[in-house]
Formats: sequence, structure tokens, C-alpha cells
Amino acid sequence: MPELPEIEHLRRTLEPHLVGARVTGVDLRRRDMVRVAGSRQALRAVNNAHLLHGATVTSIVRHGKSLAFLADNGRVLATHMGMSGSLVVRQKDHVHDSDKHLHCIWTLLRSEPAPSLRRSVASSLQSFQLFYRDPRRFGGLWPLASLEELNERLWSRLGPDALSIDGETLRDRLARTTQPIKAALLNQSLVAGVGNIYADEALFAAGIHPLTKPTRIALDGYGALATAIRSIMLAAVNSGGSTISDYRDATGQAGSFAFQHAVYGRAELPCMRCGRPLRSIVVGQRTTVFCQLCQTRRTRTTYPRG
DNA sequence: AGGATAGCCTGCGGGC
DNA sequence: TGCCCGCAGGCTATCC
Repeated sequence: MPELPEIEHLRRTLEPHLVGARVTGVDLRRRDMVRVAGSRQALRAVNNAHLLHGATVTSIVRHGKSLAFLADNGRVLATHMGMSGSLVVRQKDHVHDSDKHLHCIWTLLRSEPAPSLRRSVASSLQSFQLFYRDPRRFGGLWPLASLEELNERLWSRLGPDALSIDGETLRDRLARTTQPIKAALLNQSLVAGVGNIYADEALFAAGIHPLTKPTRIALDGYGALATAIRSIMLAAVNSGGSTISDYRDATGQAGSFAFQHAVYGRAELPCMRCGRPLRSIVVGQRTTVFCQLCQTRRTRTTYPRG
């Protein structure tokens, strides 16, 4: 479900609650959601230390769509939300935990109430819970012994983060492949963080046809594409992400960026630039919406917008 | 080796 | 109402 902007917004909303909090309890309901680093395979012999029991969270870091919790004992817990995953913070015993898709519940204790919860708390000690839910179970939890292991075994497989990508880097990464540009953008080993929504939105903003071969796009085309990726993703982060059906941030709030989508989910509706109906095709097994008039396959020296 | 395909899962909405 | 179909924000494993 979530792409980079949703994960970054999630990171920002989790941070004030989790950083400085100590894990006092772990209730793992589906052990097979804990996986071997770099694979979907279930990790055998999972223990609570893998899930940071007894440790204090020192920071939350993100690369592409992957989010990782760093603890004071050096351990790391990496997460991926897949298509339908969510992490929500609630005051203790505030949620019906009979939900069959709740896979792990952490209980945490912090000595200073988080700013957003301060009003409702009388004492200086506060217990709360973190709920990990994922109906489709395409996501998972990946325990790692250290930050070095996170980088070597997980994040080294990812390309540079899309939120700070530049045109030259984008060209160097994408022009290695013969796949259409849309498929290349979705390949996380080339650029990390772009998913189906933002790939279509960025290609539209840069005026590039999704079936264009990456080698046929000029450097200034990549400049326009990189600018589009960064500006659209930044705007989405600041709108709390795109909620299509069930994405929620750490506090359970939906994002509002879907109201600003120019092409995603708008097949057959008029193009916001030229008014012609938007077309829908399949590229790399993913639905792709674009404007046949505003997005071209020809190599050009300038692109509209960006 | 890179690229195309199937597969992993549940839930929802539409058509009949 | 109920069933079947297609579709969904992602990625891995397996073939060729």
C-alpha cells in the first residue's frame, strides 16, 4: 500500500512516540511475519530480543519504502509495509486486539509523555502500544544484529533514495536497463521508494510516455523527471501521503494527497492539462495511466513543466 | 544476466 | 442475497 511519502510520513508520526521509549512487552501473533533478512522466508527460532524487547528505541530511519527501528543495545528491527501494512500507536488497551490481521503488539513505556498525548496523561510515566497490522501479509519484520547488518544485508540492495535523487544519478541508474521507463522506476534496486502511484504522477509531470526506453531519454529529460519525483513526493509527505483505501499514519489519520493526483486512478477522465481522456495500459504487470498527447516517447531537449 | 512470468494473500466493489 | 470476477499502494522466486 504505501510508497516512500507514506512511509516517511509514518516515520515522522512514529518518532515522537517511540524515540526514547522502552519496549516492555512483545505479543507476536504470527511468527511467520518475522522473516530472514533479504527474503520472504520466515525466520526460525524468533525470540523477543529480535523484536527489541527490553531495549529503548534511539531512532527511526528510512530508505525507500523500508523503515527501521534502531535500539540502544545496537539491535535493529527493519519493517516493510507491503501493500496493506500499518503501524499505529494507541494508549494501552485502547484497541480491540481481536483483529485477526494484528500480527504483533508492542507495549512501550516512556518517562516523558509525547507532546500529542500530554493532555490526557497525569503521571510522568506513560505506557502505550504499537500495533502492527497487515491483512495481505506481503510485508514483514526483519530483525538484524546491527546497523551494519541492516546496510549490508538489506539496504545495499536498494538504489539511492528517491526523495533526494538528481537527474544525473537517475540517468546513470535507469539507463542501464532495456525495460520501459515506468518499469525501471518501479525497480527498487535502481531507485528506492517509487511505487505505482508516484511513477505515473512523475512521468506525467515530466511529460514522458511510460513506454519510453530509458536510453532514449536525454539528460534534461532525466532532470525534469528527478525534479518531478522530488517535488511530488515532498508535497505528498507534507499532505500526510496518499490514502486510497486504508493507509493510516501512526496516529490513525488518513493522508490527503490523493486529492492532488493528476493521473493515478483517473483513467478515461479528462487530462488536467489538455482535456483529452487519459489512457490506461499495463506496463510491467502494473496498471499505468497517462496522457497520450502530453506524454511523448520521442527524445526531446525540453519537457513541459519541471 | 536481465527480463518476463507466476505467486504470495485478503478484501472490496461490480455485474449477474 | 450470493457468487464469481477483477482489481489493489509490493516484492520474491523461478524460469528462459
